[in-house]
Amino acid sequence: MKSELPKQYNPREVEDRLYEFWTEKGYFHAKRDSSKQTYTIVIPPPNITGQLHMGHALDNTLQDILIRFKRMQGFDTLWVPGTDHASIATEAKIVESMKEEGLTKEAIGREAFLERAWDWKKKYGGRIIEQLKKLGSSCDWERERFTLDEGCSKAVTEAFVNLYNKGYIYRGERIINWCPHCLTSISDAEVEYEQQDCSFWHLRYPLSDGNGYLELATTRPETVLGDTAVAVNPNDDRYKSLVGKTVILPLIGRIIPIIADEYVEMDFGTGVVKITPAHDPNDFEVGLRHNLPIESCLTDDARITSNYPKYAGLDRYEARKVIVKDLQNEGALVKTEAYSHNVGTCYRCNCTVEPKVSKQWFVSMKPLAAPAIDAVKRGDTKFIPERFDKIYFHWLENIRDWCISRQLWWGHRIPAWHCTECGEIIVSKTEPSECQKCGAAALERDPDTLDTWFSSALWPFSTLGWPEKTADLSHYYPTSTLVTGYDIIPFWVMRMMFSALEHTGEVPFNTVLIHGLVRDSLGRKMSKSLGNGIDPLDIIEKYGADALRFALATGNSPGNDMRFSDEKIESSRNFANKLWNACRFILMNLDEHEKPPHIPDVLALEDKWILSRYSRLVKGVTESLESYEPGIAVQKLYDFIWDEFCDWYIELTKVRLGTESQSDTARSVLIYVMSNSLKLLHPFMPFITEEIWQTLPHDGESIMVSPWPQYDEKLLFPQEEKSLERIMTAIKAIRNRRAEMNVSLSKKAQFFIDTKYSKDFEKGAVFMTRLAGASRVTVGENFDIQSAVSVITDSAKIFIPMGELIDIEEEKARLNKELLSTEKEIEILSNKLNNSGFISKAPSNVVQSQREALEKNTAKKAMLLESLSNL
RNA sequence: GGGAGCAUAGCUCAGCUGGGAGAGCACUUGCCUUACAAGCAAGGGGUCAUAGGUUCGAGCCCUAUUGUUCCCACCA
Repeated sequence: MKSELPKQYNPREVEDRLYEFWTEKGYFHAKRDSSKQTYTIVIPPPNITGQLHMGHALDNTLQDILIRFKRMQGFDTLWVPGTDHASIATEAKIVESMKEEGLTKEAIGREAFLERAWDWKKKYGGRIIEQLKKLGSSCDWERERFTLDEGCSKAVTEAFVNLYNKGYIYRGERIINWCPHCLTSISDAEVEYEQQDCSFWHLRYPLSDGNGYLELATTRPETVLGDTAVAVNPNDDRYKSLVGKTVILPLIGRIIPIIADEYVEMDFGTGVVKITPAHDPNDFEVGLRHNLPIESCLTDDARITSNYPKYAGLDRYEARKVIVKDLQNEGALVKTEAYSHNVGTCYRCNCTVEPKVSKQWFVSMKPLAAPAIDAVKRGDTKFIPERFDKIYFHWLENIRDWCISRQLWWGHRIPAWHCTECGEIIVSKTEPSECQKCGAAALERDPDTLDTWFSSALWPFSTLGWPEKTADLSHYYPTSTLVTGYDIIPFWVMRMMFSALEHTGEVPFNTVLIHGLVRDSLGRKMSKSLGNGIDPLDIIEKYGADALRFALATGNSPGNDMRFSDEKIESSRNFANKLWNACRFILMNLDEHEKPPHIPDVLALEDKWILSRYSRLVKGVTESLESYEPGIAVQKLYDFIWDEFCDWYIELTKVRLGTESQSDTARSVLIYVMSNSLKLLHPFMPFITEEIWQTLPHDGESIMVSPWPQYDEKLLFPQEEKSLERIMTAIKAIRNRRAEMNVSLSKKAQFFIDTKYSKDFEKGAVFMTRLAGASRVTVGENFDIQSAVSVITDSAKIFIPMGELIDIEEEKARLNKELLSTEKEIEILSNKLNNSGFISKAPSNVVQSQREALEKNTAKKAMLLESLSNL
């Protein structure tokens, strides 16, 4: 068998072909095998509007690593894929596209709008799914779900009605966050705060009795129109006497009271606050306490209402300018200061949110939060890293009621009907025919839809068939691991937790693996506005999906952000290429009837060494993956494959591959270690490992369904590991000497190795020719050689006569230098070993290793002295 | 105001339960040694932020300090 493979691995040639092969074979499909333990992951459903970005790439790479690992370990694995209808984002897209046609939502009506939305979904909703496939994700595509499909919608209705019947869902008039751009309410979690520069306008409101003014400061002068009181602190001596009196609202002339409330900070501003219950959450609370009227002055799109004809229709910011000017003209403006404060913005459109009093549906969170807190405290669900439970607890312990109604059409419509006769509200899984209170048939369905996150909260069980008692649900639920970023904990993780506990009585998953953000090479968040986003599809196209996955897994520890750079992806690509070439080397040496991977009966020293190192790798990689440390696992694989297997073992086999008698053994071990290492690497680099594995002799039809390598103590050869390490140390020392003396490896020289110190070199001598540039190796004792370079390690003394190249003085100096450092080492070690505290308290294996180190250095010192005296 | 993370080689970061400071990239030197120049060999470079403490022993544990990033709260 001769290798005709190209020198460089070309991922584009193999990836799509292999993905198709896996799909056709049905390897991704979970078969509900009751003889196996289950391992289930539900995908964080990407938005149908979304395009694959680095965050998705990381999230899905991690999930695929886990699922492929568990699948090979013999679990009945299920990875449920799907997408999220993303109510606000999608609706915005549809509205945008209609705008081009000169149409509006209202103009075409709800039904026609939804038809367009579904068309859009059919056309673009599958885009991100195709992108996930490019990445190699081994999801069970036969179980693909959509938050707005029939089953998930049924689950939403069921959940809503359950919560309503228990009294956990209510409708009420409250102050909520309103996005004037998306024209809908949003929840507290959907508001992002950002520091913004602004002005602080000092205004004065005249007292009604004509005795002067009250001065106050505001960042929102346009809401003067909605003021229904001014407030001072009850303990503020400056204003105590004024409480109960009234002031005249500038511009409007309305008489409003001066009230006292603890909410006012005495030492901030002037200690006087204008109260606008309709447009500020704190003021709203104050208004409730003091029974103040709610005077709204802004429309849904944040313009001044028609109640104020002079300003009517002005946008809030234009109104601000005009009103400040009018206040100034009226003499009500005292001064303007520069200021900076936090402004709430919509997490979808980035527009400044407007607090607004409005009738909405809410979920009472207190009773639902408690069991969710307990479940994590009990350890039923564990966060990795653990510290993220703090974020989780903090949110749940300080939670306010969840506003779940949205003034949108794309989403799950609230299953509530209003009786137009008596006003009764009927919540029902099916459409009621008449009012249960007054019997009238005049029922209108509530126009609002539910927060997208309401359906996502049910995702781990709605995708498995809940509320039906399906076979999938009983078999695969609760799921095993949820993989997501820390930024999603309050939106999603928390809500899945309380929803699952409420509706299924169980936690939705046992482990939450948290990862960080993928940042650019300068550590900045990737964003559209900065234009610093890296498109994973470009990376796949250029370097291959394996290289991308490998780069994302390497050096990434749970919960921490990572930077993505060209160097990282290049070094991953180079690693893939290294594998490829190792495979080419093996193939070149195979004959046509090579047997599948097996361990031959008779093994050479270096075979035992690599098998032993390989077994430790199996143990290490398995343990790292089981403890959710893919970053550590991948590092171990990289080091083993590159350093130990390629740089050493392959080089060592070249000695035997040229010979007739021993090449069989070498080939078998090469195949065995290579193909099993490929298995360990498969979860990280699925494509190239499959491609190579298929090329090598193998059992079975695909690496992805082959059994995960088992750690086998019988393959541990600690003595041989040590022996070969001694040989390697000697080879490195010789190379080092050659480099120092500027004698290249191609310049062969005769070696005399003194075996007095270690018998290992009787076997190791053969490697010296190829790896250290020996022309001939003589092993023996007590050589009497004049004028030779001596290379000394802790177990070997090697003479290399190099005639004219040797400078006795330099040689002496070098040996003396080495002697000095050896003596220093001996001193440190003996101090340690003479310390009774160390001897009595340190574990015996540590003491032992220090003793061995001392022995080695002592031997080395003896050799050095001997060589020096010979010179 | 509350909470969390990070600070290790020039750069980016590992370092898993405390036991002789690591990788990639960059840099220097020498190699086309027929698997791989996307490579091979050798090398330089770190008072592990600072100050204390615990310990026979600290990059790792504890306390404080400094710098930095993030989350939450929101004093108009």
